[in-house]
Amino acid sequence: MTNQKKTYHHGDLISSLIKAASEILQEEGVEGLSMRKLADKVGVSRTAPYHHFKDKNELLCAIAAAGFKAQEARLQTLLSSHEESEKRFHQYVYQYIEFADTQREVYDLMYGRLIWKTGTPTSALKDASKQTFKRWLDWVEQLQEDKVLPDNNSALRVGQASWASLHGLSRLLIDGIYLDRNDIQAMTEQMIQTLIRTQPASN
Amino acid sequence: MTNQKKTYHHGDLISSLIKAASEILQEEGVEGLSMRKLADKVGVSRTAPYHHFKDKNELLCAIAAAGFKAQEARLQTLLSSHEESEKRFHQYVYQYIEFADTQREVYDLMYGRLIWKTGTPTSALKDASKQTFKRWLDWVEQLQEDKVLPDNNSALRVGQASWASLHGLSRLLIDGIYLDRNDIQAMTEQMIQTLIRTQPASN
DNA sequence: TTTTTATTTTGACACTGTCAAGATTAGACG
DNA sequence: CGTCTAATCTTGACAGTGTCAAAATAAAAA
Repeated sequence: MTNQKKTYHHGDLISSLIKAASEILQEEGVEGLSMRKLADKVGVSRTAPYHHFKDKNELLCAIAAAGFKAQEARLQTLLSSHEESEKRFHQYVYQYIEFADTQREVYDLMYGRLIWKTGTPTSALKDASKQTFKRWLDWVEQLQEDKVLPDNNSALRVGQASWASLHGLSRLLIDGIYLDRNDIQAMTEQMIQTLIRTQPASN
Repeated sequence: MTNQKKTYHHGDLISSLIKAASEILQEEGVEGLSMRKLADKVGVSRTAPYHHFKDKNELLCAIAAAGFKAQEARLQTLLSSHEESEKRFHQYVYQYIEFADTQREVYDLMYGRLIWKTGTPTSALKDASKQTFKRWLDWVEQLQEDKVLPDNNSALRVGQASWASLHGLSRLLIDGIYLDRNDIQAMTEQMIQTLIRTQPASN
């Protein structure tokens, strides 16, 4: 108990838990996030969280789902700007990488094996991720019409492939394989060149 | 002790450990690989492995390093074929994805956060990964000369960016985000189209 | 054969997720 | 107001983890 008004009944543990968990996550990474430490931080006994989240897995899913909501909101904000289409795409790529960079641990939960492979994604999480991806695909379709992204294939394929590329870049950054900021920046720029339909000086 | 001739001195624990660890890895994933279970499988006491590997981390690094060697050997084999340059690149991409797919857990160790971020990569591992990457870059240079990969940027940048793309695809497959084989296949094909210099029907 | 060195083991510690059973309290109903 | 019920939280316990220190064993060197 790291000090807290002891009232037996906490009030709203659920949101307190998510908040505290997010903090630990940001500061110490997912390795530093244990249910016991979390409970202690909130000022509650070890097993109290288990009455609000069936599992540690479920807690993580909740955080990840919130991450998808945040990511989607960011996209919507960008889409409501009156920028040129290609420039917006440019901005999106940087925004995507920046999100992954600043919210590393959340990003890892959203797209990492811990939940999707080792654990079991909540149906709420699945829905959130699907919706975010759908919003992306809708935009890809438009980007194809605007001749920004290639239209040699369906929006789904182009959307999948280009997203996979962004994801790969994000992972290299997140997982500590590329730590050099300059490299990431230059790699991002190069990737944009590759993704965008208009190739510079072909032939 | 899962049965084994008990001779107190094992003979060559080191390689036995790596072999057994690789098996557990393939069958149960890294989550199922504990030092104690490993020791038991080899027929030795809990802490015996610690006289050959300082850490669990070091054990994992050894496996990862072997993975890099294997990956590099595969590349060399491919490069010794007398195929057309573009076709070889095509083959490489499929080979890369296939490697990640069939050796999921090893791939995850090689490029995952467990070692590179959470843990600390052995200098031997660092060397192995650097060398593998260098071999890739050398080939990229040649691919640029052959007009297969774009030459709008240095071999380093083009190599980094295109590798990041492949990595992203691999991760989606490995981490259980895309389970559908057909999707991966089609995504791979689309990605190749994007990576390769000659854009189909531009303008 | 004795001594040194290389291996391996037993004991211990602090930590993890989570289950079962009991304690405490808030809110609903009279 | 008092009583009952349902929600909420706690204590105890178990099996599992990585890894350190000290003791036991065996092989190699003298």
